[in-house]
Amino acid sequence: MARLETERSRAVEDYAKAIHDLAGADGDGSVGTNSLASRLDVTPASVSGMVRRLESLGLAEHTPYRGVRLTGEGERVALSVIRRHRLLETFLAVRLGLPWDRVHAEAEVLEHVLSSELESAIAADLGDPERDPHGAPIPRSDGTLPGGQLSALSDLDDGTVATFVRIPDERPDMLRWLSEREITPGVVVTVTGRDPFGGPTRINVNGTAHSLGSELASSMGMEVG
Amino acid sequence: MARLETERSRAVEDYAKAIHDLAGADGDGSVGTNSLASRLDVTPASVSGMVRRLESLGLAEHTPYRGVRLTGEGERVALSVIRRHRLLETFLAVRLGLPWDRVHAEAEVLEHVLSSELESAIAADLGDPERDPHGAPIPRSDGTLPGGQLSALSDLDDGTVATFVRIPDERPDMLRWLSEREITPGVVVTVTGRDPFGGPTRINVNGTAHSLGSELASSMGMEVG
DNA sequence: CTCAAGGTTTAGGTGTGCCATAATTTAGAA
DNA sequence: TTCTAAATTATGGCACACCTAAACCTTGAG
Repeated sequence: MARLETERSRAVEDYAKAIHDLAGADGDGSVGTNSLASRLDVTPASVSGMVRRLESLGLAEHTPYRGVRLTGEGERVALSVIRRHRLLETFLAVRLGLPWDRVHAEAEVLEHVLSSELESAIAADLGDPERDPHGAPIPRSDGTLPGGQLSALSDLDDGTVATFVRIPDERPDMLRWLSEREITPGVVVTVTGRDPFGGPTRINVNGTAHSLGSELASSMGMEVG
Repeated sequence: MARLETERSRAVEDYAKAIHDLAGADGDGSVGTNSLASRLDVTPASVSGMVRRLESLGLAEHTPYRGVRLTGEGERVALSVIRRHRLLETFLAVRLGLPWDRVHAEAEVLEHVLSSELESAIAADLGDPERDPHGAPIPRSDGTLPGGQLSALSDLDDGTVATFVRIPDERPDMLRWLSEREITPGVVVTVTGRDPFGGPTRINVNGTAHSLGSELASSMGMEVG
């Protein structure tokens, strides 16, 4: 009678989120123990243990030596945590004016504590936003993701007009550099020229010309409309 | 080398808060194990254990068989938790429109997780309020309490005019009942009659007469001016 | 096809946090 | 002084989340 199912603890949610993220990077949804371990900064042995727990909760399926993948339920949990995280980030930045580099750490804690009532209240207060200030999509409560395919700015042809949507939130430096030049998610950009061989991409934003290095240009997610 | 001091956990904060509250009710600041136990809904034995922990953290002093009292540091912790709690209640009610009787439960969780940056941001956003929506005073960050002495409505003499300031936030039922009748913190009340032996208190609010049971009347904090 | 390298899993154990029951001690009133 | 209610210790349990060490698979180079 050893019902060991326990609860959806903080760590469980973090594991689900990590598996979801790493699975997105790979082709299929399978994640190795070691990648999880280094991502979460624990030993592979610990991951084995926790993964068994996720399995017993019905959140993941694990083929030994082959990897973990989230079940439908697990995916739902991961998306729900991500939703709370991004809603919180948006709320803290927009409504409370917290600096962007603080916001991530706060959200990392609060995401595990936020009740669904509060989640809805925050979403409603923000007008059910589709993206956080980095342009990252906020999963809807039904589990669907907003927005279509994005292209890297560096892949766009000369003359293309596109909307700047997203920059990875691991790169606050890029975000800062861009926002100093008033290039923020939402602005419309015209590609005015590209140099080959890793050269800069030239763009026009609100009548101002800019030249963006290849690393930056390939990190910028654009929506071509 | 068994440094057992550990950390300021959720339970530690809750104990500090409970001791503070119960100490306020008594004359001196000393609280018995049993009152704490029933307040926190644990056994007296568990209280003994936790109290030892508070002591080792320097938050309380304990004279066996005599009771616990908070140290200065313990008082500081309690007030800080209460400050976070009441700021959160205010924020949730005022900024997110959560119903009055909901905010207490939410705040009870969030108070243990709120960082001091977020606390300040919330306080600033609300304009450093002195009282929460229940009328309870919000401790300032320096540990002082705003506002003066309140009297229970049930203690006021017939004919007294007073401002309704406060209702305990553990009683959402009372709060709902009162707000349905538009008796909310801030309104001016005239005592029009009192029955002895636990009978009702009759009052007049904005020209409407009400009769309040003794339990309710003794929970309502009034400012006589 | 073999075998070592390296990823993966078990086994066993640590430390924290919080609480319970049962037995004992103490204070204070009769 | 005796007794009782309150408080305390002693002991133990359970959940969580890790770790190290050692055994264990799998794969791919040769």
